[in-house]
Order: sequence, then structure tokens, then C-alpha cells
Amino acid sequence: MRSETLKGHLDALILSVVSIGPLHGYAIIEQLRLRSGGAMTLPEGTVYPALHRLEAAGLLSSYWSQTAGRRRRVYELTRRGERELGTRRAEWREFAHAVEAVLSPAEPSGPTAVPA
Amino acid sequence: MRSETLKGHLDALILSVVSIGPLHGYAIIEQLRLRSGGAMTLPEGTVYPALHRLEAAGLLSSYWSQTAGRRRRVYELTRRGERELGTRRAEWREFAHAVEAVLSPAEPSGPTAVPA
DNA sequence: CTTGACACCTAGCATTCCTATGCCTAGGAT
DNA sequence: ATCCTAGGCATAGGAATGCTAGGTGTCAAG
Repeated sequence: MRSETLKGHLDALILSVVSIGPLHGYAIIEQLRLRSGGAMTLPEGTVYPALHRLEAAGLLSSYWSQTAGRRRRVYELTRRGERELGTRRAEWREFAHAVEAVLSPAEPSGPTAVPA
Repeated sequence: MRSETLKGHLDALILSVVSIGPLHGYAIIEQLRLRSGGAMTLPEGTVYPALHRLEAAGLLSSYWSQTAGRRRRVYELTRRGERELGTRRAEWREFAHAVEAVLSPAEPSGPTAVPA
């Protein structure tokens, strides 16, 4: 998948997987891969900065957890994050429909192509 | 529509409208707006550089036309542009499905969530 | 003669994602 | 003992893209 393809949609994807339950960064990467059927195998250098960005924006909160000698930073949605997720999902749908409309082959469309 | 949303998909959209028939820049902007139902009202500063980029990449070719004292640069798809459009449409579909899969609410998914 | 639609162009900015690299632990293989 | 792999986090720097904001010019309507 071309790397620019993802741009602007990563935040929604992360918020969505975290909305299911608190997750740490590495697990988020794993979930994105699993749920996308392998299509989204994101490098850490993409996801970690995004998490920091989302936390700075107040959409995620985090805490450290210690498990078997391994430290993990666990993220969960804030109230604002939940609301934002709703907005983003709606925006995605709108965007996807718009792209679909433009991308699907169609007959030439003059100025009169959109009926009043 | 959030501006980052479009990133990485503009080329496909432009190729798609031009594939219907030769169009000049301004008309391309108009077609994108019409076909997207108004969702994509792109500023010229977005589209013109993109057209130059696509021409430089060999996906579009152009020529000047004079109509009623108005000069227009008309673009049409090259062979490579047609092929590229096909690729991009396929990529869009793959991407859209992947996002849909991640974005749609689902039950918690453990390591066993993907059956062999 | 001013406004608005038509039509093109570019510089510079902001944002985003990726590559590359570094650091650390645990557990199995050699 | 040593190495490798998986797990786990982090950052710097580069590349790409779209937008803002500005500029040029024609033509028709008021």
C-alpha cells in the first residue's frame, strides 16, 4: 500500500482500535494489521509519534504498566477522543462516498449533469 | 473536508475525471466538485501543481488551446496514465476495504481472532 | 469602472508518514 | 556463553503532498 495513501486517516484508525479497550503501542500495531487483514502493517516510526500526537491533542490518555519485566505505555480513549472518533468515522464515510463517486467510470458530464 | 484527508488520493481523482475526455484545469476542478456532490471543492493551488506533477510523471499530456481570447491548458491521459488509473482504482478499493474493516465497531480481538 | 467569473501560475508553509537508528528485556537456539 | 528473534519504546531527519496567499490577465455585466 502506497505510503501516502494512509495520510490523514491514521488517527481515526488508531482511535478506533483503542476504542475497543486499552492497548499499548505494540498491540495497536498488531491490531491494525489483524483487523485490516494484513493490509496495514505499519512501522513503529509511524505509530508511536501518532500516539504522542493524539495524547497531546487530548484524544488519548496513557499510563505505564509493568508486565513480566516489560514496560508498556497503555493508551485509552478520553471523552474527547470518543467524540472525535465519531466525527472521524462520519468524515470517512463522506470522503469514501465522494471518492467512489469520482472514481467510478461514468459518461461525460456537462454543466447540466446535475439536475436542479 | 479535512485537508489531510485527501492526501495521496488526488492523483487518482484527477486521472479519473480526465479519463472521460480531455479537460483543462479549471474544468477539472469543476468536475471534481460536481461529481463529488460538492464535497470536493479544491483550491487552484492544489490542482494546478498536481497537474504539473502528473504531466512530469508522464501520466498526462497537455497542449494550449485558445477559446474566445482565453488560453487554456488542456490535459489528456497518456497510455501510462490509463494504466496508472487502473492501478490506483484497485489500490483505492483495497485501502477503502481495509479502513472499513478497522473502523467498523467490533468485539475485542485476541491473537486467536484470525482463524487459520 | 468595478465586480465577478474564467483561467493560469508559484513560493512557502504545515502536516504527515516513513526510514533509520538507538536503547532495553526475555527466551530460545547454537 | 553468545546470538538471534520477538517484544517494547523512542527520536531525528527526509520526502511528499496539499493549502494559503499572492500574482497575472481576459471578458461580460452592472
